[in-house]
Amino acid sequence: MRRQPERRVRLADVARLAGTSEATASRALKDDPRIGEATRAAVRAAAHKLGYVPNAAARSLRAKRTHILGLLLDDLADPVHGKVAAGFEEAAASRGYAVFMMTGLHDPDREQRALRTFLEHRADGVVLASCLSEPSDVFRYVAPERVVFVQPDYPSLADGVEPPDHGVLRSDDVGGFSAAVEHLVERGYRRIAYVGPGIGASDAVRRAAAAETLERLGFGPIRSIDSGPNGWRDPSVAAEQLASDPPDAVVGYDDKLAMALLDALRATEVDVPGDIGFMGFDGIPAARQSRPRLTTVDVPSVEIGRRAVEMLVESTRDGRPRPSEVMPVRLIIGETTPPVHPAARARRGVADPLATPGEARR
Amino acid sequence: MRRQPERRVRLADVARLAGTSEATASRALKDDPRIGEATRAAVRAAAHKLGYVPNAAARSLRAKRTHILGLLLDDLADPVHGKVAAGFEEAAASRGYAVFMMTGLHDPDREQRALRTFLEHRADGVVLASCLSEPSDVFRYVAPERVVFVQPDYPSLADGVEPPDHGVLRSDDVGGFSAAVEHLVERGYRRIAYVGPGIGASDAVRRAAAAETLERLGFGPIRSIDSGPNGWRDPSVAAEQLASDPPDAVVGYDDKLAMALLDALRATEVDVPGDIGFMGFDGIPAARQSRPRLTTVDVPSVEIGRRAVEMLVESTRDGRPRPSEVMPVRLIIGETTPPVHPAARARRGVADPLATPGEARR
DNA sequence: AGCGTCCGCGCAACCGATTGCACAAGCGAC
DNA sequence: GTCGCTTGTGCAATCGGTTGCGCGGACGCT
Repeated sequence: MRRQPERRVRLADVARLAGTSEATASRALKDDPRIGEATRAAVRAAAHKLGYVPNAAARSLRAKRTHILGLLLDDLADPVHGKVAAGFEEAAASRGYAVFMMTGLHDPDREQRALRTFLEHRADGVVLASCLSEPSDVFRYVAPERVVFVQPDYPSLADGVEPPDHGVLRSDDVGGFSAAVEHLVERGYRRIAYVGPGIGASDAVRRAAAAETLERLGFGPIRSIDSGPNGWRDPSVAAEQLASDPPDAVVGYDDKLAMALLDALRATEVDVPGDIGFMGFDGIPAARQSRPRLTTVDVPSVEIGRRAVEMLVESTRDGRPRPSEVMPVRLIIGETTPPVHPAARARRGVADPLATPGEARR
Repeated sequence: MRRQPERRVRLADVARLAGTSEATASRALKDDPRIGEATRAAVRAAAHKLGYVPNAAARSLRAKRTHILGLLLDDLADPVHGKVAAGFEEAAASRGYAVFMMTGLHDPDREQRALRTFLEHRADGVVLASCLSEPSDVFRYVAPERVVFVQPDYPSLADGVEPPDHGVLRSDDVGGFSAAVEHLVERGYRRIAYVGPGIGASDAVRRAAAAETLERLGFGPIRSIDSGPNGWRDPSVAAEQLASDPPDAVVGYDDKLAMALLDALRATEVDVPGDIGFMGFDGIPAARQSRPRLTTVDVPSVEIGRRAVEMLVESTRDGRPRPSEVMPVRLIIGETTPPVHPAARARRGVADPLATPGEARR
């Protein structure tokens, strides 16, 4: 077998062996129709024989296109982000794009560095998932049609500033939390608590959606509990609040937090779902595998990753950003939200203002 | 705020604004000591004012170093791979490397394409995780010091061909499965079954390690059950075998398979851990969160990802591949392997050839 | 035979940064 | 005033492909 060549094979080497000019060799390898069949074959043979591998840096230097996409996300070890990454990579690879993946870990500095790396490598497009960077800052360095924000979480969102109507891709959190609360109410839960980190735009949106829905159904106001920014690692404070004064049901910011809370509650007297109904959000595998199976709202993360690539590729093609999109979510009924028996409801001493069955489930 | 420039800012633009030559500007930006303080400041100011972002392609074309690493793994959505990826990215980023991540999905063609992509972009180093590609094939295109194999799974491994003694990084599967079987025996389990996909080098290694250990402890031969190549998705066949003729305990190929089996067994009469003890391998979060908590062997996946970067960076520095390494694993005792009461053991009608307490646990 | 076409191919400029080498200016020593 | 040295800069080649433009020859038509 051929040995590792001492010096990288260049196009010039291929051309020499094939007996053509570099220009012709270059065209032959990319199936330019102007090149004759015989020549093309000769070049191909030479390239194969020499083990020629074109140099992407040289190519893109001239071509002004790199076929590189950048994906910035929080944490590759997180199941949700992992699914986004998987869908993204899959879609990108099938279109011939290579993907730089970098993690931001909720650190603005790291995000900046990652963005900088993408820019230095002249990525054709960049996806910012769960990022803290404001669009206005990002657009200072990158053309709008080259960016897609996935599940953006930058501060001004929480202040109610509308996200740009182009280049944003997110899940239907409002619809999802609405459906979650509707589901709980429909199943007979009344006093509902929302538990979230108490920080970040996503939390604000989800909390508001849950609150408004409960309000609309006539059982507001919602009880709102902060687990703190690292409630995922240490949910004990929130769990204690739940244990000392249990609501009928809890809807958690996401599955990870819900699972952590469930875990913490196991050390208490409180039984799930006996005493409290429980819901999460995201549809991570662990939610399906835990006992009891967590009722949750499935977010099509893989699909989101895929779609992000499509939006990016399309918008860089015609230089015009794609309209923002909202991905539909889906209620997944597990074992943590069984219907509450009327007797139990009565025992909890809550009057039921719903004369007729509640809103239709989505 | 400055608008997106129509035309990318080049070094020449910076030089012009700073009133120097490109050469001086280039050196000023990289803190070449030969450049005077005043000049350096002027260049810096100009670069900042213009929003200059150096072009990595141009740089690496000349410098013959890209500061890019390639990571090929099976599936980003898989928790184990996700952790490897996270550790890898983290370590790479902290050393100033950008990372191309591509998934192979157990498809040799995709692996080839990914490798090709890395080569075209002239990645400084490449990590192949769980790859099917034979080292001999890979070395045909890449210098050995630029490759690290992580948890290799290529076919010839299963045939007993020794992996190269350089550039391989893997977990101590032999030690891990040994420890697993020792743990089971120590806890009183005797008739032990190994369930694995029945395909792939890793499976062969793990199966053999479990079998040999049980043999050594005097309770062989091990019962070996194939769940098939897609036993993860459909573990029903293997689960039926377990249900119809339950062993004392099962040690699974990995946590994912063990969890799937547990799930399938819930539909049967068999109770875990009442009737069967159960072990997995990997230490994925879901194993910790499931009820009962799965006893498993923790593999330091994040650390493996990190270490892979270190090996790569070191070996590309001096051009000599690093010796292979084996990462230690750690037994994590959950709730699926409670000590078996002597009476129960007797009921199962198995004589205990162990006069004295078993081997020391690792 | 003369002329116009079309096909296949090569010349050379170019993409943007790095770097070996040379050169200019400043300054003290003789 | 010239030599020698240090310090700070610039010239131009280079990395490896891509591509606009032009040229030569084969072929068909009159």
